[in-house]
Amino acid sequence: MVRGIRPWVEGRQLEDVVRPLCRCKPIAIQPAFSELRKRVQGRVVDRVWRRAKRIVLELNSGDSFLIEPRMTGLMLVADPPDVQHLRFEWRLEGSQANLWFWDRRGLGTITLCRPEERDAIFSRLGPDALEITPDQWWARLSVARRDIKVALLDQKLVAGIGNLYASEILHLCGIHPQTRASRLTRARVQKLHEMTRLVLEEAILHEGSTLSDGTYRNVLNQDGGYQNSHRVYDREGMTCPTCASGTIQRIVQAQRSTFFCSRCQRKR
DNA sequence: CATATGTCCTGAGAGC
DNA sequence: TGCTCTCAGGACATAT
Repeated sequence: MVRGIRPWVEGRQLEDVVRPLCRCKPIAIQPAFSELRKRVQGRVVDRVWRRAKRIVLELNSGDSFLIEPRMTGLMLVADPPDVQHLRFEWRLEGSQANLWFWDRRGLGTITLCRPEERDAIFSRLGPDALEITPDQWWARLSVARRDIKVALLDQKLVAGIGNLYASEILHLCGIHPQTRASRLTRARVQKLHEMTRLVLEEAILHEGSTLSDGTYRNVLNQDGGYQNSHRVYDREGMTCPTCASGTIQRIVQAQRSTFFCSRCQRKR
């Protein structure tokens, strides 16, 4: 999302922000919209970046928009999938397209924060999944008593891995999702480090995964492509593409679906 | 402190 | 067709 919106947004002046009329319950915006609007009108978006799964629009006033898309939130610079779930608009001076936040379920959040507030929020997150070192992985996992799959979703342990990718990563590692994190060997933690990078980088390259509900789109409202590379996610009952003999299983851990191959990912 | 659970919200698809 | 139920790329408050 950040790579997609950057060329349209970075260096541009923010003419105004708008909350589109929407029949659904409004998403969480902080501070109150009128105050937020006063603080950002006329400012320039200096930098667009991200920390884990959160998007940052940094303004020349020092304030930052912090956007959390959560499950169904999208950043868009093109026509949205539908208009009734448009939640927020940034009107940019001299830009062909404005920037939109679209969110079907409405669990996403938009926060305008000062540098200290932003740092405080980010300091609660663990190391980024693409930057964490094998030693950091080891230090954190060797003291975690939960199932490895559940630990991977804890953003203060490591930040940036979501439910779908947790299953994909563990499958490539040959690790059973119900393995207690602290029982992983050093070799398996090393493998986890490598496969996390592989899966996330590949997924980013293919612009994400558009699942059967079609919700996820890139910033131009086009399908992602990584769903074609899924080996286990949402493939219950299908044959494992790695061993070509195991069947993909679905279990629930911490109220969330996990998919794995019972042959490649033995419990031990 | 670490870990477990319910909750926020809308819509799609399954089963009856 | 229409109803009910379950499930969904997430994170947080609250309880244990």
